[in-house]
Amino acid sequence: MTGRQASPSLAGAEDPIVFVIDDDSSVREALSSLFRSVGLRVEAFGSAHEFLQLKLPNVPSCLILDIRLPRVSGLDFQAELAKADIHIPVIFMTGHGDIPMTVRAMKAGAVDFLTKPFRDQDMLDAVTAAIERDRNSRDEAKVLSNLHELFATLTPRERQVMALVTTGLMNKQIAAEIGLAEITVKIHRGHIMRKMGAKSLPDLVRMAELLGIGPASGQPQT
Amino acid sequence: MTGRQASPSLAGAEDPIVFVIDDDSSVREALSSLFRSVGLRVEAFGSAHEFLQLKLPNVPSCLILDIRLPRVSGLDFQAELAKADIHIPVIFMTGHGDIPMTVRAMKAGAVDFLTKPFRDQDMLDAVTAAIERDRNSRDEAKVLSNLHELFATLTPRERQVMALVTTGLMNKQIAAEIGLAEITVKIHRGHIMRKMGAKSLPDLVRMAELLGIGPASGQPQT
DNA sequence: TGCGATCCTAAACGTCTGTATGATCCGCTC
DNA sequence: GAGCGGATCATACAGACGTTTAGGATCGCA
Repeated sequence: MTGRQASPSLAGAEDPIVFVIDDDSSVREALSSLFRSVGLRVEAFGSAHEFLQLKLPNVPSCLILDIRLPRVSGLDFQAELAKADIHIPVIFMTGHGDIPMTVRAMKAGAVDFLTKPFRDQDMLDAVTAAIERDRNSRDEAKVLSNLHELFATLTPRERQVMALVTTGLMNKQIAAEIGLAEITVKIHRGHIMRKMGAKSLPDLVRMAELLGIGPASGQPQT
Repeated sequence: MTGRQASPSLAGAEDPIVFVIDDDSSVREALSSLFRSVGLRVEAFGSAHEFLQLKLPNVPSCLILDIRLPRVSGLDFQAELAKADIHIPVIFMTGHGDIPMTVRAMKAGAVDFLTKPFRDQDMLDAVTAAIERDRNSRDEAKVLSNLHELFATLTPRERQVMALVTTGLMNKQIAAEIGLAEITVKIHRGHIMRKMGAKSLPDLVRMAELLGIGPASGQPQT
């Protein structure tokens, strides 16, 4: 039970959140104070483990990590997150980091890498950029997820036909390709358009592009 | 030395090239030797200015920069290249760089940032990655350039119709939209397909996507 | 065993597309 | 002024598309 309920009046679930992981409580407090002063929600943790206990809310957010965490290093934790398919923009801070560390972090997609002591404004700028990046990737992910949801309602046959349709083949060619009557392809095609919510063929083509549907990288068919 | 013609038999213009800029001739020679030992073409320069005199060949390549160049810093030079629309993967090396420099370089798209002394293998790995990245972006650029060439042969009216067609509108809707007879739209449409070399509507739609063509609501660029 | 989902097909009809053929008009260039 | 590319439109026709109506077949599951 997370007994936190700061603003009961507002839904609040749409506001960005900044997560902070640092074993130094004074750092946590300083950062929390900084972010709250600009109206950002903050959740601070003393270790990576504590952070992982949390169920991440579906709002734009970012993670501020000290390179030197209690058990695992910040870099390793960043890699862990990626492996666990947890995508959140990371901002590193360090008191005594080196260049190879920095390179590794940035290559792994870190938004920024700040050296202590840093200026408050630099941190805020980094957080703003990170939140914005997360907002965009969440938007994209949502669109994609909706598409996948629709695509999941297609039967195997319909998916197969969709791939061929969006390739540009005519109904009769598709029919010949998979050994059906042309009329049957038309029926499937109609179902596909309705289920996917496509208002036109170009619409469907763009959906297929986003879904990564092609003749080669499609679904293995029976 | 422009008199280089190592392999007269082969065209050679397809081989990747590594450009090196360092004011220390011993570094230039060491790197040149290293890269040649693995079969890479190398061109070394003592200053950024010299490098800019060169007309860059259209082959996969990358640029190795010392952060501390004679006049401008490596970072500034990287920014200059971007501003001059010269896109080439950059690998930095430095004897005494700091973290902010590293962050700036990586944010600006550097492939790697090596601290001297570095292991030969690390440099070779970075160069391999950089060349590969450049190869990919050149491939994409070529496809896009070919498309733009085709698109340039369209008349203004045809471009307008193409935008509407790929949006998913029917001929009669397009006709109403721009005040034409449906038959005229069909004619334009036929010309578009022929000029663009599209074998099907999905084909044309994908071209339009790459070209960033939409009804003023295309892809946000830059 | 019956129901529903999936898959297949046919006939029919209306709409949309694509491509001719032929023609007029405009603006520009040689 | 003749020629040319661009744009426009009409008529006509063949082919492609999409939907409806009306079946029949298989399979898994309640």
